[in-house]
Amino acid sequence: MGRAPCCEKSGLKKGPWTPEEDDKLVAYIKKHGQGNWRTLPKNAGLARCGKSCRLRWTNYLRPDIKRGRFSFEEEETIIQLHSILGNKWSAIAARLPGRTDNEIKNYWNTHIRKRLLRMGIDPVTHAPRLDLLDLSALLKPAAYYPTQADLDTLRAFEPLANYPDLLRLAASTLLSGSAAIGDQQQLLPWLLQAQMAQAAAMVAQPPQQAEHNQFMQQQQQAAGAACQMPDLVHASPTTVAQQLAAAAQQQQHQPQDMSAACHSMQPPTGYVDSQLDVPALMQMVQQPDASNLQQWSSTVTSSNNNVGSGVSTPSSSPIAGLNHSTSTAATTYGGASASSSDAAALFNMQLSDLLDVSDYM
DNA sequence: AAACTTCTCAACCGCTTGCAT
DNA sequence: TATGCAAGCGGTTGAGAAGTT
Repeated sequence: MGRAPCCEKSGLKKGPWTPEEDDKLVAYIKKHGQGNWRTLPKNAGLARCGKSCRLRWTNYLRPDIKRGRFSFEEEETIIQLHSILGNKWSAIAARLPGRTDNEIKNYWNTHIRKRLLRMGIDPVTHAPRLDLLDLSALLKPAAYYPTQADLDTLRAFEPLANYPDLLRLAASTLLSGSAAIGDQQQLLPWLLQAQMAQAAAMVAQPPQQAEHNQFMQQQQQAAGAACQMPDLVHASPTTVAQQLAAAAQQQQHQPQDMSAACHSMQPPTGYVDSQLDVPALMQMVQQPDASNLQQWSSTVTSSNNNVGSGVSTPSSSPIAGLNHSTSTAATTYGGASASSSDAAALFNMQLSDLLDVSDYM
């Protein structure tokens, strides 16, 4: 493998492209196709190196490039893919029709990365930043050598995978920092496992999808086959942050004034942002009978009016693959049980927190 | 209004990969 | 197998825009 020759030659122009240069490049490629990039500039009458022409075409002039703001689904997809692929921008771009790797990379560095940091999420590991939690507690020996009790706790959360809305709330609760430290410790490992299962399902997709809709459909099918895991772990806090920021702008607030924006928003399209009572949830999932969870989730699902894509109904999506490492072991749920009437108390519905995602579509 | 700071993103740089010889 | 070249990739830069003081 030899070193690529430097394409810089005297007389070759660098820097921003002029409209005239763009026209020449587009006209030539429309007529002759892309062909050999090294010879293209000369044939097209451009004083540019082939590399510069290729970059200009692939990142800017290509007719199938989608320009403008990234949609909520696109942003969500980027975050999820980045959590498993890392900075493989071209691989991520292959799953986002119309978007270039350069554009995704820029968007990540200028928007998503900063937002994740503000939300307390490490943009590299996609895990909640440990420096924001109680390190001494998280790093206890049991975190490395889990006891049987720890494993039982994790297994107790498996039923949650059937209930996307509960998962969303759990993630939101954890990442917003509203949960107590003890609750965070219990939610964190389960959410990370859920994230890994979902990301694995996405990576299993064929990298070349002609149609975005087809990709999204297959993504949902694969995710369903794995564990019916929704797009929640990252989506929820990000979405909430976006919505609050937009609402803040609409209300002429400073963007940082999130709480004020939140409470001043008008109820729009039926999205119910709920608060999760983690201890009560812990108690609930320890029941052998998941009927209370179903009742819960159906309540939230119907109220949420199908926010976001890929949220499936619990009854049609039995858990299949979450926690493969533990699913073969006999799962026992012990401990206290809660009556169905407790379910209503688990959510503190706040109509003032109603959010509209249409701004991001 | 001006000066300064921060943000955005197109474009570049240099390295890696894949293929032909 | 070694070499040369083209293309692709990810990190970085810097000019202009936007925001702040």
